[in-house]
Amino acid sequence: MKIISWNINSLRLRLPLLKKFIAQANPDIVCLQEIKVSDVEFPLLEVKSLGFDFVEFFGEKSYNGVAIFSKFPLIKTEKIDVLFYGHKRHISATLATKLGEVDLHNFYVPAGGDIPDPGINDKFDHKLKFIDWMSEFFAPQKNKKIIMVGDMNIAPLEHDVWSHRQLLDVVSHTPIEVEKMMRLQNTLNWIDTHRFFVPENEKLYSWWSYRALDPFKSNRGRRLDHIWTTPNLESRIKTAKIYKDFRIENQPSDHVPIETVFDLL
DNA sequence: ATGACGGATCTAATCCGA
Repeated sequence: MKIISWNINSLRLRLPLLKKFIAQANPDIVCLQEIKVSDVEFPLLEVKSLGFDFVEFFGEKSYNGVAIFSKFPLIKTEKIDVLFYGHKRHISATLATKLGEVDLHNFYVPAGGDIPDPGINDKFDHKLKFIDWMSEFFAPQKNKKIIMVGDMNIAPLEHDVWSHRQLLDVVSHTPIEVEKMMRLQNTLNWIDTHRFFVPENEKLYSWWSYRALDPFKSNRGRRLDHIWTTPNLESRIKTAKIYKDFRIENQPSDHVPIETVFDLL
């Protein structure tokens, strides 16, 4: 079962690139963030024509918004307004696999604004509270099989950013965020499926700023997108991949699709 | 050299991203 997570930064604008990606990667499940479209304007027919019979979305106008496209039935769908900010940042579904039920959660964690001080920056405060909420949410779910994907907007490891030293004060890599993300990881002993294959001393990115003229020349990337799984699925993790080339397509998202394949079918 | 960009919106200046 091939699962994709992609912050697509406008689903409607990126439909042609999504189509190209689907043709190349042939995923079973696609989890998107920042679809930036209200539910009434969601391009359902176009998405279904890409081969996904099961489509769930939780959108809003202009900002945020998440979706799950699947070739297999999505049961027990849930959409949570985390901490009641009115933002559409979570959607989940249960999959019926050969190992029984697997819960799939798709998150778009708040970016957090510029100033890494929750006392003066409400967006950073929101981000920290959001990660804490996730820890409280997952901590009681000890015996479940869970896959969690999304744009976490945190690059936790030294080599998840182009310069650990220069980014210590930059939102996405500050110690307080990383500490909260590690606490979340410890709640269920989540496995980071990309670092499962790539050693921690090797650079790994899923996002490059739009501001660089040539993103790969300066290569100031960050690994903000993640696919985690609970340890009871460890033996089912087959491969993990980052579609770096999609950063230099025409009209790219600033994030590229990331993929993990699980032996669940 | 973290902004030199890019997307959405009551089309033009503003909010937002990270």
